[in-house]
Order: sequence, then C-alpha cells, then structure tokens
Amino acid sequence: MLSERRLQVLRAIVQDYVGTEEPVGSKALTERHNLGVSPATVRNDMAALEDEGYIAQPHTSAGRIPTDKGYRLFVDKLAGVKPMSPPERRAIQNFLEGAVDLDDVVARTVRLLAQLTRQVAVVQYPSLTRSTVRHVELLSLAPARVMLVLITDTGRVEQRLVDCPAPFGEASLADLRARLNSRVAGRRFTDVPQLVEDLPEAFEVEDRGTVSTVLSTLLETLVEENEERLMIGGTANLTRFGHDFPLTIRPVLEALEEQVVLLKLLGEAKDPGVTVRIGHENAHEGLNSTSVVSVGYGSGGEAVAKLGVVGPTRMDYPGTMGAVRAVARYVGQILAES
Amino acid sequence: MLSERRLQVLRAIVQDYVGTEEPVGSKALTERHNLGVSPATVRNDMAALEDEGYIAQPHTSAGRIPTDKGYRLFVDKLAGVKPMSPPERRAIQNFLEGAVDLDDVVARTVRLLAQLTRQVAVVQYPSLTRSTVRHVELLSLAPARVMLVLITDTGRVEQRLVDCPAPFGEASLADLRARLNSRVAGRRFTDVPQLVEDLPEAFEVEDRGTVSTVLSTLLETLVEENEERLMIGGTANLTRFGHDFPLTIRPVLEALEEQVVLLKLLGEAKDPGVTVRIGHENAHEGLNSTSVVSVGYGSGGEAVAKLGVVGPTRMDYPGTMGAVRAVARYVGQILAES
DNA sequence: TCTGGCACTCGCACGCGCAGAGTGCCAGGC
DNA sequence: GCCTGGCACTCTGCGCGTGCGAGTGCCAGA
Repeated sequence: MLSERRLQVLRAIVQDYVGTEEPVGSKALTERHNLGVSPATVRNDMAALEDEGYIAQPHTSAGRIPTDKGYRLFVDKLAGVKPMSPPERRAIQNFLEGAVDLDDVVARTVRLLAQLTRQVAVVQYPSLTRSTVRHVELLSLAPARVMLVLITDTGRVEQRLVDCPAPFGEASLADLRARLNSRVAGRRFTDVPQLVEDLPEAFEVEDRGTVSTVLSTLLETLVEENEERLMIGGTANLTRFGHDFPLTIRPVLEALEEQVVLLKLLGEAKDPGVTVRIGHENAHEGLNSTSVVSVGYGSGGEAVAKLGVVGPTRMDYPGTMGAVRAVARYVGQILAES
Repeated sequence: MLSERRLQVLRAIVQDYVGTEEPVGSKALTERHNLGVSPATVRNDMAALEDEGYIAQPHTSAGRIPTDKGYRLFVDKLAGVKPMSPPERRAIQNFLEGAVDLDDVVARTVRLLAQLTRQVAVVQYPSLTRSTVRHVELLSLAPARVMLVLITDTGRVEQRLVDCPAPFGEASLADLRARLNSRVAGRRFTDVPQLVEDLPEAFEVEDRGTVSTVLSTLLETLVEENEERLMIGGTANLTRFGHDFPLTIRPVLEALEEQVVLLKLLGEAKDPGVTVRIGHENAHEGLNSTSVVSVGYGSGGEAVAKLGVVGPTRMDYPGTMGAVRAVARYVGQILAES
C-alpha cells in the first residue's frame, strides 16, 4: 500500500505532466507543489512508485511520466470529476436548445464535446433497443411494391422498399396498416416479433405471402436499427497529440473510421456513471495510446445511447469527465423535451 | 510558348516527383526517361520552366518540384485520365451493388473512393433540388401535434414535428393529406411552393392556421434538405501527406469538418467532366496545399450531386481522375437501378 | 542547338563536446 | 526510522564545425 504522500506525489506528477507535456523531475515537483518535503525525499517516493509500475522514465535521467496504471490510480482514487461552471452549463444548454431535429442535436453535441474537451468527440445516435414504435406507415408505390416507414418515439424515421410476391390491393394495405399499428404502436422493439407473429393468418390466403414479406422487412429494420450509427467530430484536435504523432495518429484515424470499433468501444462502458478506459485497457490496439471517456445518456432514466471523447492518455481527466457528464445530462434533457 | 521537349521535361518532373516525393534533378531525369538529350540540356529547359513559374527549387542546389501552375499545365495538357482496368471496374461494381439502401450506397462509395485513390474521399448525398416529391405523409400524434414525413424519389425520408396553433381533427388531416399529395406528388421541389400557395383557402377558417403552419414546415424542410449532407472517409490517408505534415494536416482536418466549406468546394466544380482544383486555386486557405478532384454524378443524365477526393497537390492526377470518374459512373448506375 | 566540363553553392549528415537536468546513493541530523 | 543535503554519475539535447554530395549555372566547343 502506498503512503498518503506518495499518492500526492503521483497526483502531482500526473497534473504536471498533463500540463506541460514533459517528463517531470523531483525538483520541479517540490517547487510547484508544496509537498513539505525536499526533492531527495520525493526521489525516494518516485523510485517506489516506479517499482510499483505507476510511473516510468522515458530514458535514464529524464523525469518521470505516468504509466497507464498510474493514470488508472489517479482517475480512481486521486481525482474527482470537475464540475462545469455555471456559465459553461448555461452555454451548453443554450447551444443544444437551438437544435431543430435529432440529427441536429447529435451534430451539435459532437461539436460541443469536441470544443469543450478539445478532443475527438463521438456521439452515438439514440438507440432503439429500448425505444418504442410510434407508428408504422405503409405506402403503395406500385401494385406489387410497398414502402414501409417506421417512426420511433425518439423521432427517428426509417424506410424500406418492399417488393411483394403478389399484387396487394389498397384495401388490404389499409387493413394491414391498421392491424399492424394497433398491435405495435407504443410497444417496445423487442416485443414486436411476437406481437405480429400470427398476423398473416388474419388475411386472405393470396395476401399472406405479401404480409409475411412486409413483416419480415419490418423486423429486419428493427434489428438493423440496433446497429447504431454514430457521429464523430473534432478530429483536428488530434494534431495536439504530441510531437511524435505521425505514428500515433495514423491508427487512431483508422480506428475512428471503423464505426464497428467505436461502437464496441462505447458499448464496453457498463457503469452508470462516466467510464474511463486508459491506454492498453482499450481492446483495439490502434487506440493503445489513447484514453476513452464515455457515458450513457438518455431521455428518461434509462440510457438509450452513449457518447464520449477519445484523446491522448495524457489528458485532463477531471475536466474531460466533467464535460462529458455535463453534455450527456443536457442532451438527455433536450431529448426528453422534444 | 514552350517547346515540345520542355513540356516533356515538365511531365517527367511531375511524374518523378509524384513517385518519389523528392525534388528531382537533371541527371536523374535523363536516366529514368529517355529524353534523348543530356543533363545539361535538361538543365537549360528546367531553367526556362522555372522562369515561367512551372517549377521551383525548395532551396538552391536541390532538385526542382512542380508549382501549382506546373501541375495545372500537366493536368490540362500533358496527361489524360487513366481509365480503370476491367478487373477494377468489376470490383467497383460488385462492391457498390451490395448496398442495401441510400445511406449504404453513400457509405460504400466513400470507402471505395478512399481505397482506390488512397486519399480523403468526400461524397455528397444525392441532391433534392432536382428531386421530386414521392409522398407526403401526415400523422396525428396529439390533437394539436402533427408529424410530417416527406419521402423523395431518391428514397430519402425526412420528418418534422409540427405544433399546430389549434386542434386539428382526423378528418381535416386526411383531407389535407389527400389534397397535398394530389398536388405535389411527383413534382419537383422547386415547384412545390407555388403549387400549395392557395391550399389554405380550401379549408374552414378555423383550420387555416394549422394548414399554413404545416405547409410552411414542409417548405422549410424542402429548403433545408437542399443544404446537402455529405460523408467523408479515408482521413487516415492524410498521414501520407508528407514529412512536415503536422502543420499541413491541421487546417485540412479543420476544413474537412466544416461541411459548408466542403460543399462550396464541390459546388465550385461546374464542368460536366472531372474538375481539378490545385493548391491555391482552392478558395479555402486551409486547403492551399491540397488538390481537389471532383465530378458530378446522378441517376439519369442530370448530375444530382458531387463526389471527389482531397489530397496533396503531389498526387497521381491521371489515376485519381480515372478512379473518381469511374466511381461516379457506377454510383449513377446503381442509383438509376434502385 | 546541343554537349561536356568545371566551378560554385548549399543542405544535410556526422562527429564532437558541453551544459543541464535528473537520478541514485550515502552519510548525517532530527 | 524517516528526512535531508551533498555528491558523483548518466544521459539527452544542442550548438558547432566539417566534409560530402547533389545539383546548378555558365561557358566554350562541336
């Protein structure tokens, strides 16, 4: 177990390194933080911290920098979440309230997060897993062609073209529309399959094929919608990564383009609060020198999606966590209102 | 006017520089291209080309590199568009045909372009300016709340919530839906405003306010939709920019995030064929060291949107132009089929 | 008009040495 | 037992000078 002072030393190292981006030595530490002890003492503590794997030296006789393990301890034990100031909160709220539709909400959220944290922001579109169906619309485009429009309670709209195995009359279509909506409107996505299971039986034999086709398209759409979309922004902030960033930045850009990777990344965060994954804690190796700060957000009590930022492990964790948490909270409010 | 050989020298310089990324000297030129003359002669030609501003030396006694003006001449006079090989064409077609919906078409196109050109790809969503309305759907969500869903012939769906000034009955709603569709279905966006102008007059006085509100929301949506969306990809290719790229890459990333900038960029290309804007020809100064190769694409004869790539001025123009043109052609085909 | 030759100019890589920062360790003091 | 000041040591980074090589411009001759 580390003594109280050693923890303070670690905290000071993290703070200084995040600020200066340069390895920090014992002397500088005692000057900038009044720890009440001499550099020599700090040196001993640093040696101990290094033995434990919390800090490391890039090369002999340079200062120390925190390791992933060091950051982990810092985040877990040594630093809280820095709350946003009231003016910042107001700015966030104002900015988000200007949004005109869901796309705009997401777009604004991305910009906001990127600006506040000066890092790369990632925002997942509100998930439909927990969403409910608001309305299903069926439009006849041709005798054997139907357009299916799904509207969810989060305001998303998805459409699919359905080629019917047989011509389908307007009357049958209206019938299907009515039956379908009476069963699924207001219900959860996950409940829909069993709710419509026996629906084809209510129709004439010659229409059953078409009804089945429409239904299976609907189910596909529901599933597909769960493959979330997301939006990223603030990639220009990657240039602040470090001096050697040509090598670092490349895999990060590649990872950011793989939506699957990002979704998995956000998905891994299970905590109700802000989750931080540091360096090698990230499964994707392109992101081994980055940290991901993420949190769920949602209109009600339930989180319907996640958002977060990706930045260098050397980041201001308390500030970033505060910004991410605040933005998530206000986005949730906006979604609840609309 | 430059002699034939000097043009050949310029062409050789561009090709070598694009290949090696290093300033090219007179000796190397004569070795790699059999120009039939000695280095000394080439030197004279190079001096002339430099006087005319087609090439420059980064510093005294280094080789020459092409200037923007040199690339311009190269693109206009010295190089054609390199057609894709049949296997490449087949690969493009196969890849695009796997798309399930419009979003997927655009997403695949971006990936394809980025891969083929190894540069940053930008694809604009098919424009609605020339699109027509397929259907307008109105759904009653609450007594004084209507959801408006617009479906276009390109398969896009947009929805808006409308808060009505007064409660609006189901019957009136159905009436409005019918009248609206009979007027605007199949019509061009640009024609819609005058087509619905006198529509409120057909309704009872107490409903007119609501009808007007719905209509103006519809018109807003049409206009807003013309603020095109776009998708970008392949940003990881920016890392191949050059050795000094920290400074170069930053403004490019920033420009890429400003959709407005990109749209303007693509919009500037007026030619029916492939357009190339080189270095300082780009209005946005963050893109002064990049070239933009773009082309319109569309389902019919008309171009409904643009796509292109952004890369270093030192790029393989013939190959890039060929890839951009081929992708545009096949995307057009795919759109026409669906 | 082209060519070979020649002198010239720089940028760049290399080697060297120095200063500075930082460390580890040790002996002494509270 | 823990903290402190001192000291020797080890690196890295930087500035400087040098030599090399690539590339040029110019000129006289074919």
